[in-house]
Amino acid sequence: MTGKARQTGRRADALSKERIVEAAIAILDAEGEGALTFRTLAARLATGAGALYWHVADRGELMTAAVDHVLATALAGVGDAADPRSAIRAVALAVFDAVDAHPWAGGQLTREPWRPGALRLFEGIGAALLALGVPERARFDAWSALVNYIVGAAGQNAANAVSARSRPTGADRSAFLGGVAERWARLDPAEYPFVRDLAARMRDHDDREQFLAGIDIIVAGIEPLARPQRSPGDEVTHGNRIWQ
Amino acid sequence: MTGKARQTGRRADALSKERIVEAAIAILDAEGEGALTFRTLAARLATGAGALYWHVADRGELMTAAVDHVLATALAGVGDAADPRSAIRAVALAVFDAVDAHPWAGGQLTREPWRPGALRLFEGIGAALLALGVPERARFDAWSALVNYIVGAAGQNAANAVSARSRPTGADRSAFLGGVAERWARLDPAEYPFVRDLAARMRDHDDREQFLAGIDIIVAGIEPLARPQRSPGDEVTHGNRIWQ
DNA sequence: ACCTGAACACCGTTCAAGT
DNA sequence: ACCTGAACACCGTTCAAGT
Repeated sequence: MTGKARQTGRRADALSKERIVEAAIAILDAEGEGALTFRTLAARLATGAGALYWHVADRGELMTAAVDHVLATALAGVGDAADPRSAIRAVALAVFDAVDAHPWAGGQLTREPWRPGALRLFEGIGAALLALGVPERARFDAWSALVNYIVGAAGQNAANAVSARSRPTGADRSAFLGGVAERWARLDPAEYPFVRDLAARMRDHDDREQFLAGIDIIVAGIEPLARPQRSPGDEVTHGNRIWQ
Repeated sequence: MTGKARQTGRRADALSKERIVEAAIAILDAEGEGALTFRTLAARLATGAGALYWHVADRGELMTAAVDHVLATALAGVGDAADPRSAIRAVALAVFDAVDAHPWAGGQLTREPWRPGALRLFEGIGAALLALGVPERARFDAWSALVNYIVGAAGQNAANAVSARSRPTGADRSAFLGGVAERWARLDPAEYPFVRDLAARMRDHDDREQFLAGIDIIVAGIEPLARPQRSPGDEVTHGNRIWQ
């Protein structure tokens, strides 16, 4: 159907990098990173393992392409926000939810920082900081703090799911975190008083809300660096600006 | 020399989990994660591959033990700080520098959150937040934001080094970041205006200082949540507290 | 141009056999 | 109790041969 397909006279079910990446994502989601091999992937696509190498250079390219597909798709769904703070939260949540759904992607979201997915993340946060009125000198640091937190926290969260089992489900992650809380609860209070207290809080906490709370803390830390800024037709009242 | 060695009559150069982990770290540092195999490790220790399995369960345990050794050692070197903000910075920098020296550890610092290294990181940050006067309700979120940032940002930084080459040196990382900046500079300014600007700033920025700037931003975001708190004999004047 | 599938050079891990 | 090293069941990747 595409120009290229017509041009080369390719059958609709012919191999292509897109089809290979999509099949890889299906395997990664269903059975985890360990289950993705060129043999299982080739079997799923009803071809030989070597055929895949005509379309992708190696396993690394397959993985980075899969990661980018997930990230770019998630960020393409982020609509325009009313104000910069909402924009930051929307981008952050899109990344968090994408990694939550595809934990294997968590560790390598920005391994190739020139891919569309990474670029959209970077640009989305940067544009919001511009709109927030963060002056040039502070903007790079603020941007880096937000992006590192978003990517890092989303990745940590995914790692908990992956640690639970190679086939990550919600139940497995709760079980993993429950086990962590149990170990923490048995620590010597003299040596680790804080972590011991943490154990109790682990039970009833929501990862996603805690992730958002972190975003809010960082944005609160950035705001004093910003100049008040008002875009045309912006009626939103910014209640509690720290710099008044 | 140790009680256990005397007890079992072990020779000084006999295998032990400690010796195996140290040899693994040496290989990981020198040649990267890809170079660590049970065969190369066994050869280095002048034994058979199977012998290692008497002391470690599998490759996963070997890696997590190596990661913990690096993290715990780094944090053991952190001295007492004059005030909570310095304590947070000291812990954060210790992690950053450790991961900088051992990039292979970056992605899995908290994969086993009950190991001594992770516990000392968690407790160090938590204790500082207590000293800072962050009330219980906000403490968990503040702690999570800081820990996620520290682990995430240090890991991202390490990933840049690993991406450069399996054998990471400072030169390789600069080269990698230089290549990223070049790609960014060629982006369409209409689509990615912010990232394009970023490219110019990449040249002369210091990863370590930017990491610390992020810590300062997060701490600034936490401070409004805290109650002023004064430890006995604390003469430090806290200049610019936002909550005044 | 694209696909096939056997072959190569590896891995992690196991285990009977040794000391 | 601890070590040896061959063997097993895999991998990613290559490549001559096909269409």
